Amino acid sequence: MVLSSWNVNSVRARIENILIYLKSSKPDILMMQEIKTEEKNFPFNEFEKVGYKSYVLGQKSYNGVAFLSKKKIENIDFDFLSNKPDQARIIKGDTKINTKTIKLINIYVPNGNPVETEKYSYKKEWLDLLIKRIKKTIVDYGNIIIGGDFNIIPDKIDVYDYKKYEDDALFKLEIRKKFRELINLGFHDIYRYFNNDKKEYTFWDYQARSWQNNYGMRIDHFLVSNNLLNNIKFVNINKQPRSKIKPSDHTPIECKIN
DNA sequence: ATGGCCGAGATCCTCGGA
Repeated sequence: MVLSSWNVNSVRARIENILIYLKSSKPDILMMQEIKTEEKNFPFNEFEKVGYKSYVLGQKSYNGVAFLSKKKIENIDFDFLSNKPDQARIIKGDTKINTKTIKLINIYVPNGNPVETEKYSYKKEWLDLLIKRIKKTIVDYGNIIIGGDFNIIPDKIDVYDYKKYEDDALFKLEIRKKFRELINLGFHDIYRYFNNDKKEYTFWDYQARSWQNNYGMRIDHFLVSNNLLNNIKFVNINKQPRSKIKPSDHTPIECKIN
């Protein structure tokens, strides 16, 4: 099964590019972030026509997450972080691989900039709550994959110039420690697990010719629970969608699970 | 020359993103 995660930066502005991506990469499940629309305006039909069911937690203008899936996703949960319902940033559901049930958690972590504002404290609260909920969940269910736009640069190697980001909400030590804390509950950052010292990115700003100069950062991740690690066959950052006309500023991360 | 973008939604600008 191929699982993919992509911050599309508006599902309606990106519809043509998303359809091209589905046709060429054929993921079984695509986790999308920043769909930037309410459910009533979500393009269900376009995805249905190419064989995907949609599961949508929408919001007007900002945020919003969704699953596209060839097969039905069971037990969809819009309320995993139950006291943060004002921002549509997380959706959870169950999929099956052979006999194993896997909990898929699709997240869009708050950006947190500028750091001297309540946006930064909101990011920390949101991450603390996520860690708390995952800690509880992993006791009962060992098979978890958390995918999405984490808005966290895990390490120096994961950004074109780390010195520029030391005081940034994406790279501050305090935030990277929370990423470690989450991983230490029993996960692996599977991109880094399979690519020990490779420098690849999932995001390039629209500004300053960042794509052309490869001024990027790796902020979209798959965290896979330890007992699923042997089921992961490959992980790949697919740069094609970022090279297209009218691209999202993010590009998909993909993995294969057997 | 050291800045250069993009999307949504309400107006021709503001906010948010990273």
